[in-house]
Amino acid sequence: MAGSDTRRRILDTALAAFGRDGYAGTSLDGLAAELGIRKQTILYWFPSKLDLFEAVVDDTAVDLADAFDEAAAGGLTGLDQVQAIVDRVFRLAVHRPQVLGLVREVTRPESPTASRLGARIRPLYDRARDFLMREMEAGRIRRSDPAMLLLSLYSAVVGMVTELEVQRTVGFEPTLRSTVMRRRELMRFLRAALTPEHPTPAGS
Amino acid sequence: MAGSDTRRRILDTALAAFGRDGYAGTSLDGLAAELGIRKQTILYWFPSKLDLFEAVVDDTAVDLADAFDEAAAGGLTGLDQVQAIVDRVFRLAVHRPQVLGLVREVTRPESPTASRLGARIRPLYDRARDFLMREMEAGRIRRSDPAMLLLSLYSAVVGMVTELEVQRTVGFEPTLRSTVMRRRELMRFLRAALTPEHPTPAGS
DNA sequence: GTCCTTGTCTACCACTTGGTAGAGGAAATG
DNA sequence: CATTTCCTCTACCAAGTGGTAGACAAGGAC
Repeated sequence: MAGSDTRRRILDTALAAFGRDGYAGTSLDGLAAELGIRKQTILYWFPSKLDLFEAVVDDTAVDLADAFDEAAAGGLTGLDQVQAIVDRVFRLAVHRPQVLGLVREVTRPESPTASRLGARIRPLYDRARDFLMREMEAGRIRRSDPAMLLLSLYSAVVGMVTELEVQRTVGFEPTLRSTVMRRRELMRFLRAALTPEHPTPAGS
Repeated sequence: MAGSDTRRRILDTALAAFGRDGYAGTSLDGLAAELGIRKQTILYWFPSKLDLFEAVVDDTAVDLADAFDEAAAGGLTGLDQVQAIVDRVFRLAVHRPQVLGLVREVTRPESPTASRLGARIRPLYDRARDFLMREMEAGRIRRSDPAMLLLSLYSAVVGMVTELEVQRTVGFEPTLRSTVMRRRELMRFLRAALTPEHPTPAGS
């Protein structure tokens, strides 16, 4: 069972590579070199490049689901719950930026498995939508189309976190401090957008 | 000067291909086949694949700058100006979705020319930042860090427009009507986030 | 006419790609 | 001991990659 560790190492390194260089930009030879093994060892564990990619996607979907579960476990409501999730995603982005790189790659229309992560994430999406509808009903979040709102949130958060390079080209050197500021600014933005017209005072 | 038309055709088709499949995922042979010519004709007009890519990026940067110029020419202020720009970007996205595909590709950290479009767009960025600061000063937009705010706006708009596939995997079939709704929802989101605390009533 | 420029082509090259076939070592199993 | 299972390897392959060299045709200049 020593080889099972090899499998794990391949998955981790592949996640980073796919997230960084995309599916087409990643070669099995390069990946193997990075791992200090031969390409054929990769093909022993995963019968083809596509199989490897799908395994990485599935693996990542589980991580994402766990992160959301964790953030949702507190039983918070309204903006506090939103804040908790944003915090969690930011933490994930700081500790394992490859994950969001993969999300970015996999949501490309021409991604080899565009629908795969989508299907995996569908339950999360439904839960989030139900949550938003409930909170709107309760008057804790500004009323609007929950599906659209969710897309706005997704875009704002993932966009904000993923497009670090835009920040860099524009002259920001992303430090830890600037990352914290970013999160704070994003939350201000979200709070302003989500606070209902007749505000129910929420924590903080 | 008949061949100059070939150059144009190559640029257009390459824009679509790079935006759709990424740099690594696009092959000169495939591109040539799509155009009904030989790869060597492409290499006659652009000495290498990278040169072609950079030409496409430069070309696109000009289009983007024009679009923003056009939206800014009306001399509007506050949220009306923001709305005008969002409208313009959406129009661009509907008519030439490849452009945003390329933006997405080029803002990837490992893009072969990550800094190139950045440099081209820098002036636009500076102008936008000045605009926001002016409007905050005048009390027509909620006060916050303009650089951060701009990133939020960029993320929300481009994210919203580009990640059509997310919409699709989530069960939305993007029709013309849903696109209009999307824009309207995004504007509601932005208005809510940008309206100052002591609102100065703006048009519409 | 000849010459030169422009543009597209055929032919080819070295290298990389994902993938197959199968040798062989190590360790558990009988 | 022999056998089988698990794992990583060497050797190889057909197809595709970006790129070079140069033939060739069309047209304008002289």
